[in-house]
Amino acid sequence: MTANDVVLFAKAIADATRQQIMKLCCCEWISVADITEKMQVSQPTVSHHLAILREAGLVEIRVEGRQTFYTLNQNRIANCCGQLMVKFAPDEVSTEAIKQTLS
Amino acid sequence: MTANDVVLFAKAIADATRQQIMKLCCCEWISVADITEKMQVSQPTVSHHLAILREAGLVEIRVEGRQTFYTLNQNRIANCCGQLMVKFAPDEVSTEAIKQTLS
DNA sequence: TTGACTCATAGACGATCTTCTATATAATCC
DNA sequence: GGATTATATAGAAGATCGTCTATGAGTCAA
Repeated sequence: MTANDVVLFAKAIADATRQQIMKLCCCEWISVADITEKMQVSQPTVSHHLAILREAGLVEIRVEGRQTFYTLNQNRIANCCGQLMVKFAPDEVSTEAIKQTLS
Repeated sequence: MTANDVVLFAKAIADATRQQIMKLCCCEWISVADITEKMQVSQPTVSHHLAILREAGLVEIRVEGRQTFYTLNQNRIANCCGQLMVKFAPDEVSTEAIKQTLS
């Protein structure tokens, strides 16, 4: 993971609407329609944010007929957060257990 | 730490120039002039980015005469990353060791 | 006190981002 | 095939962001 990847990750999560969407698809597969229903923005806006999350590798996609289901890629999120900590909080991630988990 | 704080943190780190500055003041106190010297942007631009990092609580400040020194608040960074993981990668932060460190 | 130095602030400009409406694409049903 | 449904894409408008130059504010030394 390059320095640029860390910036891309940060940009991807740097929006309230996007974080709301991330929360909705954090622990389950959910369709675009179901996401839209729980948000205060239009369906194209939801699709746009999902595209940004997709390009950053933060969500996984499963197409089923007409519907498209999304779920958060928790492993990727954890890795990116780990990179952030190693890069910007190195003195706080010094224990072996943490280092192993984040590596 | 509220949901809004997590967004503010993400916004604060979502810029390549800012991450470069963060790296420079990660493990030492460094003056604005010294930061500017190592960057490819003007001094006001550096001050602007430092203000954003300051408002997000990501840097500490020490004024000494004419100079102002900044250093990264690693503890805050670690906490914010921890919040991100708990919120968006809950299944990946299930070990006790990690939970304790992030709490 | 004057001049030099360090940093912050103000204002402007261009680029990027978020959102919308309108529409295209693709799958399903009658 | 034609209508309906689910999602993506295109294009535009407005807001936000990053950068610059110019300048203000505070500090130090002569």
